[in-house]
Amino acid sequence: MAMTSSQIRNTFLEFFQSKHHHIVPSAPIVVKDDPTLMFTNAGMNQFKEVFLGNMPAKFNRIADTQKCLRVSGKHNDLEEVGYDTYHHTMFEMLGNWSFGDYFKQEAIDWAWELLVDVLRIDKDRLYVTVYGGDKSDGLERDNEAYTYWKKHIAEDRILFGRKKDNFWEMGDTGPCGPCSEIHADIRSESDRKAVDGKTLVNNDHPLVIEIWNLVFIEFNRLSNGSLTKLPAQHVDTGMGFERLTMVLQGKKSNYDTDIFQPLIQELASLAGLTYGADSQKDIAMRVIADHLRAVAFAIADGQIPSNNGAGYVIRRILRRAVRYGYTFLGFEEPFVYKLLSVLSNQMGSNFTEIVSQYELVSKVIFEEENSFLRTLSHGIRKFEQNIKSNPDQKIIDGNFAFELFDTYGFPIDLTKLLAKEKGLDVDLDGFQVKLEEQKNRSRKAAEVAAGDWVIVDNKSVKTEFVGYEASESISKIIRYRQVVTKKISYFEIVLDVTPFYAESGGQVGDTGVLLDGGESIEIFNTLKENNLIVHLSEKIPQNVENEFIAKINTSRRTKIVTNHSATHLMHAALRSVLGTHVEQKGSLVDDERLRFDFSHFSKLTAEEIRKVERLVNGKIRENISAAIATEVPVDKAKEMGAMALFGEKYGDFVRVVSFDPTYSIELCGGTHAESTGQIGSFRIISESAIAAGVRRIEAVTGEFADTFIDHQLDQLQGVRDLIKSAGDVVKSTHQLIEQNHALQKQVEQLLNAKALEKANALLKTDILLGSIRFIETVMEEDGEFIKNVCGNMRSGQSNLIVSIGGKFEGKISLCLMITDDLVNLKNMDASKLIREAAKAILGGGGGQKHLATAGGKNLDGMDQSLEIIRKFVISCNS
RNA sequence: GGGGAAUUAGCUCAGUUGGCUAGAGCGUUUGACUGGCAGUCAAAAGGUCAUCGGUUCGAUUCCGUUAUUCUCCA
Repeated sequence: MAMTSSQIRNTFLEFFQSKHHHIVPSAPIVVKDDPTLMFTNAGMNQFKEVFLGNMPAKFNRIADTQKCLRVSGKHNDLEEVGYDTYHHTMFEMLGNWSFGDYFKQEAIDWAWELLVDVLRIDKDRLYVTVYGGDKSDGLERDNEAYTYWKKHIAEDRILFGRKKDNFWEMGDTGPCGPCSEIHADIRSESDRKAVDGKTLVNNDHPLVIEIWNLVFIEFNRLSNGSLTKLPAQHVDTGMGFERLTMVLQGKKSNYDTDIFQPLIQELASLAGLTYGADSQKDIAMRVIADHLRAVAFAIADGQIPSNNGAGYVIRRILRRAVRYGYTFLGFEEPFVYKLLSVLSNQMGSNFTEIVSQYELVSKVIFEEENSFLRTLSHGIRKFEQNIKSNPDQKIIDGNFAFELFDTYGFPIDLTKLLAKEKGLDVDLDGFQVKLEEQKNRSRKAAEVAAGDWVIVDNKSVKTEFVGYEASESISKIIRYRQVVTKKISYFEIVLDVTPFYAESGGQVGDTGVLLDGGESIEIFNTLKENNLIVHLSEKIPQNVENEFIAKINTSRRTKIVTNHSATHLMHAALRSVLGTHVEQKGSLVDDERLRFDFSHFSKLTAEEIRKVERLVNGKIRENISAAIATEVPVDKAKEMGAMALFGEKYGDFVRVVSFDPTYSIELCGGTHAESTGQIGSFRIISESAIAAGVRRIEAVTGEFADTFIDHQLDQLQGVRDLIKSAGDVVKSTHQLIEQNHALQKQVEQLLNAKALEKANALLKTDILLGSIRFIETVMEEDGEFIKNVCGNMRSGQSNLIVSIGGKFEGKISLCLMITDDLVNLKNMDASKLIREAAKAILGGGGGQKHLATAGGKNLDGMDQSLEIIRKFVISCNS
């Protein structure tokens, strides 16, 4: 009996626990505070700061399983997922780490012990690779690792690999080092006899696969490409959980393991199909099973689908799933969300967020599916219109295919499919050309070039933040670098001590100055980058080695602080008014306002908004002092009832901010007012939806709240003055609108009646010009009215031409009506004729053949215009 | 952050060299048929053509502004 996936996961963790590793929870799959990364894409992400030397390690030995998401990159492309047996968007990475503790020997010994002795993988099916060295880097092959491997495995199963496979780098610059991979050959006996497994290692064979990568971090790569030795050596390993499970469960595909099968089976039954019967449908089911996992975990960690950034990636993944379901499995209604219960049952015990966020995740997926199905039907309609208006085309224009894709979100492969059904081709080259153009445009707009850090003082590694208490400090520059984007060029400066708060947790970064004697350098923003506080300025001080006074803009900070505290009060108020399902999904606090996104499933009523405002303003008047506790163990903080956020990464010690521990208590690193009275007052200025199940509130405090109220009252007073009502303004305004509406109708009706009456009267004045009945008149009316009169004389009449001139407010208008029979039989054209006539009034005109209007400003020309028409009618008789 | 589009009745949408008194389907209301429901037929109500400005004799239509939404790329 093979182990279940969850037993395998536990075995891994228990094994490393027995080797004195500290087991930590998975970091959120959505990355915050790192501009270079949207999602956690490897197990080491949450330790990046340690490797970079920005933060000391809390433990020397750590192991965990990490939720990861990959949609693009050298090893993966979203469009490939589902077609083979082993590519995924979301996967788990099992890993063990040493931070300056054990190195190659233990890492290798334990990896072998776990795989062979504990998990009992047949060692005849294992191969290992070792770094073979590289001349351009001046590195020899990794003989050390080779020596340790020789103890466990036959020498002919140890392969030397190139830089591409066996030298790991975090990025273009930064920590790196050689690595050793363990590969497993799970082919059948006969296949193994026919072809030697070692020739297939690292050759993209689906059954000879890398399962574990042991990275030995010992160098740092500089931006000039050279390597320097790191002061301490680290181990960073990653083992693909899904692959390991496949090997241990004796399957040939990750999708056949008990990680994916429950999802696939549920999907098959929803679709009324059998998995394994049709390869195209199987692909679709794999795609959907994989993508559901990715989307569900991302949403549970707080990432709502949206139209840019990380949210856009999630949207694309979900839409790909819907697309496959729609095209290959016949789903025309939302279906992906129905699989969530299976996933929750499967993974909920290890990843509790999927259970606690269940309702939100389900709702968001459902709505997103719905909106995409709408997009699809738009696209199909657009496509059919194109086919209709180009009946002769053999090839769908690439520009049109791109327009469908770019503007209407209609996937290119669906365009291909629809075209095929009609026996048409699609100009894919033309499509690609347009797509490339767009990519280049975007890339150009987003280019950022960061220079190397210039180290000024390497004594201190980490910045000391003193901004909770102080607004200025005596500081030295540790390091700085220049960053060039398309629009601006600026410097990033790191200080040893700083009062500047770096943007995080929704609170914006501080602004201020660096002072050195007479020199003042303006800091326009402060950001956090890999846990480093980075001050942004357009200039760099002349003497970077001097001591500076670092001083924040305190009046701005005060406003930020009160808004942040108000956010906490409002968060608690929302939970009290709406219920405890309210959870923060996003927050922005600056000096002008606060914005707060939270889970809630319906629009707030006016009463609810008023209740929240009253509650918050009440707490402001109570003038509650802020109680801030630092270095609180995270478990204790949660015991105290502090609100923690899903998808937020917390250390072992946290900062707890409370305003009356029975009212508001939150884990928060931000800056706060000393007491709630400083907030002054609080007003909600808008409430809206930003996604299914997520609402957004914007609010103002202090003087901004006063201004807001003043403005509202001024407007109200303005309306009162206008309608001269001291009583119920809403009622009187409503009445006014109703009245206006009724009057409008009445005027319209009266004008119509008047026009009809005029028309009837005029009809009696017809004269015969030759054989044609002709009416000509002049009236003091505007163009709209005389047109109406003419229109009324058309129906039921024959052999009639009406010519009316109108004078109104210094403008001349003409209208000419020719009955349908004359138009048809004598080929008359009122539009052409009136254009001729309008020349006399220095204007233009036109219309249809039977009714045309013209206008001009030459009052003296009207008679002449009418004469032209009259003469034309006479000429028709001859 | 950079492009492309959309906004017309309660809802889903038509509306081309600028010019019919701006339409359809569904929904709503009323009436007829039926013992009632469902249904069928007939009729009616319902529009600032998102907003503000420009061009024009005339703008739902062309140009620009603002707002909102969709969408692709990064």
